[in-house]
Amino acid sequence: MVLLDSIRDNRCIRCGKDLLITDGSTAEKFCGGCGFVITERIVDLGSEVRAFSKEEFDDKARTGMPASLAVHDMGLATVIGHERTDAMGKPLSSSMKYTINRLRTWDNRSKAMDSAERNLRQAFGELDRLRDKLALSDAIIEKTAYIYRKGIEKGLTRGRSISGIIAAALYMACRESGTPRTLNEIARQSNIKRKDVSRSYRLLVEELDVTMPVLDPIKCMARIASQAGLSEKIKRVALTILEKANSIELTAGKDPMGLAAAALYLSCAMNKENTTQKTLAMAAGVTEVTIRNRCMHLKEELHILVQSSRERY
DNA sequence: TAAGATAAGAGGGACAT
DNA sequence: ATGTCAGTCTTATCTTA
Repeated sequence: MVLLDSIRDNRCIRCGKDLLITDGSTAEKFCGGCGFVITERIVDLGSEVRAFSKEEFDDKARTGMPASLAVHDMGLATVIGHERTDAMGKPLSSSMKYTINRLRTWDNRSKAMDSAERNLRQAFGELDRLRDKLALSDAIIEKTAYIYRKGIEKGLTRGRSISGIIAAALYMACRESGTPRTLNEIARQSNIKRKDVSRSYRLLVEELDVTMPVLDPIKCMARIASQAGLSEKIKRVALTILEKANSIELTAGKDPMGLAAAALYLSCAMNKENTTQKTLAMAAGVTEVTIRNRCMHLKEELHILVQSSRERY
């Protein structure tokens, strides 16, 4: 606890002066007297309070960046920032600037020294970009990073593009966690051809020896409905259609997005809600023809009668 | 203008060779 | 390993109400 005590008193554990300063951009504490750096993460190794329940622990736990799988060195390295001032806020002399720049260069080089590290750096940079574009949760990102590291272990990245594998790993993470993202979306946002992402995905599935669950049409339905701005009532009816279809195994082998869009379309028709196939097709990322085909099947198999805009079932 | 019909083609899984 | 086949989905175009 000597470390915590010293930090609480702002006292440096090396020179003993009470000159500890917190760097705003990196959240590191360091001594203004001797320059000794105490990282937040050392402090974070233990919680200084006792907690007796999960909720209480969450409440009292210190905040701060956890060691993340999605950072090439798991976030454990000190970085040399780009500030133009020294620890006390004074501007650096030009010779000092030069020295700092050299240090920063070597710091970066040592961090990305071997190719595996460089590979991860690039991959997770790409992943970070995709996270924003596709509005994904941190859990998905972590999962993707995990899958990607597994892929590297198996040597699957050799001869393949990093962004291709990262996109495939991302798709895997989405499938696994039931997050409705289509191969098309991921391919488009990562500027990789759908075909290539798909190939890498199948490779990963095979080599890592996992079985991927099929995307749940009901989750897809919820996403499409919110995107197309449909009411709860429409969703409820569509849900019953999907459940019926599922119970007679009509859903096997069908694109869940197309299926969900078709169920929503039928639901709209039954409730005399004005929605075009085009709107739903756009929201679901499938074509109108697919919706029509699924609709036909659903109508036949579930005996949904359609007579001039008045339907019942 | 929305919806239905039809046809050609891509990509992948199952299966046989 | 390679080829074939049935089934799915997409793209494109035309017709219908």
